[in-house]
Amino acid sequence: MVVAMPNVNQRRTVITCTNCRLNRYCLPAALNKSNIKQLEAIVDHNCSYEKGDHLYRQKANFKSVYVVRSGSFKSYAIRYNGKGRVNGFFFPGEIIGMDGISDRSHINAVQALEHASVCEIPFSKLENLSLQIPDLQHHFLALMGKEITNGKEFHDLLSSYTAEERVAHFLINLSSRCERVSLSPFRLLLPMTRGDIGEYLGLSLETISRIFGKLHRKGLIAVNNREIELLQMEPLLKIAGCATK
Amino acid sequence: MVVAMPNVNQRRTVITCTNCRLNRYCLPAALNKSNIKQLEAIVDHNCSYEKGDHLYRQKANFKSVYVVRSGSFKSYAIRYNGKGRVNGFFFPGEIIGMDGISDRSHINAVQALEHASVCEIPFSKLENLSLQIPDLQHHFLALMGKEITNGKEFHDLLSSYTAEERVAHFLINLSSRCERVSLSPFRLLLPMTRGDIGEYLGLSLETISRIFGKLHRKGLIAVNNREIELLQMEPLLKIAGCATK
DNA sequence: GGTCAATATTGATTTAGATCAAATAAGATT
DNA sequence: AATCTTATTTGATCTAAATCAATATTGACC
Repeated sequence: MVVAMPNVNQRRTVITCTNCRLNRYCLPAALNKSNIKQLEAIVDHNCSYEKGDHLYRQKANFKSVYVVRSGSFKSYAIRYNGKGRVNGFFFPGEIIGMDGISDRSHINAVQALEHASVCEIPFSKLENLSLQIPDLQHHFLALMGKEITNGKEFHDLLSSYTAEERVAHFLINLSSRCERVSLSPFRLLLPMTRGDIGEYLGLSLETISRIFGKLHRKGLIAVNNREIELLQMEPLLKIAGCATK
Repeated sequence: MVVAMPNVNQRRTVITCTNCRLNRYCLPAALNKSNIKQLEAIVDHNCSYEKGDHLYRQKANFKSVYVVRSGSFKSYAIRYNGKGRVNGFFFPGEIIGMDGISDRSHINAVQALEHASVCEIPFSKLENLSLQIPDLQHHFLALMGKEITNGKEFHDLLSSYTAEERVAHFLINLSSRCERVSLSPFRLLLPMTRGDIGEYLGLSLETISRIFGKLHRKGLIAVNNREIELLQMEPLLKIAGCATK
């Protein structure tokens, strides 16, 4: 029975904001070293989930926000009338839980799409720290603002884009989120089902499948089950309604 | 030429947060009297607009958020590909401008739908004051959080509700916003066109008109051009997908 | 009050995408 | 490896809402 090795491993896997590979995209991005230490002190860096596990359920009390460290999640809600399903996907470096800030209760449930881990940030502690660190307050307001503008842009997508435009936009969006965390922006490994994508984009799962086929036939993407390769970005960006510059 | 009267009028019309009829719904809601004085000091209480005037244009620099004092506004954006139109309506007590917080540039334009007035709150001053008044920080975060959850709920609406459900939801939503500011929740005076509503709900203006007709024929509403009377709330709430309790 | 432009209604037709229905294919479980 | 379940693709049909088209109404402006 060897004792030394596990200890060494354990020491190696102590993740803090200071040494986290995502710290450039996360809350520490706006902070100096001493402030990051203060932030580290309130963060729980060690929560992991298996596929299908819930980070929280609908109507759960709001206590914390979470930053995805690895893996991915989907958020969904079942409304009073049974309507409404998947309404968000979350990848490394992204913040989960803002759906609970206003009412102190989560309007969505959030579920892991694969093995995943998060950092948990108790919200009241984050608020207190934000009073002391202006940069932190400023940055968190900006992150919430981004969530609001994303919502507005999604409003446009759902109210005026065709199925093909929505799917192209979805792929382009995923691509840029991959790039942000140093993954290939051209080879996407979708952690979600066609059904999830359909609910998210307001389309049926059959339509998602058909549009993938259509984009494939046009030579813009290669589809191999959950692996999607983006072959021609320019036309994709154009369909997605993104400026190509 | 009488000098006294205008002076008296002017004195009478000096509006501050302390005496504003909307202060229970606005930022002061969370503050004690001394804090409200501090807030007053950074707010410009005197901006008014005529129908069609822009509060700000798309891509304008972000400097302030605004609270509607009277009248109403719509927000809209024209995307790169010409898609996307009206994506929000704003009524008294509601905050405009959060679409500019993250990028320091407004993604939407905002236009008055009728004679309207707002209070302007310079955002950097609001941030500074939030550092000194924890209740203000907390409340503003809650307001931004509400904007986020509204966006998520709208995502569901656009991705899974039928035309009739969307229109019913729109009317119910408007009704509760009227009630909040002590207006009749049963008699709505729409400041926007059928076209605006259609863009907002992802439907054609003809469909809005037809659904109004359909709800009228069902006896749930009375329609007289821009004046809509809600006659039977229970069935409307049911169609809108709201819990009737 | 009359003219013009903007807004709203209503009807006829079209269509994008949903739904229904199999048939495969991929993963999980034993 | 065989079985079962879940996910995906593909085809046929249907339908909700868009689009096209024509009035009708309202409001703005001279």
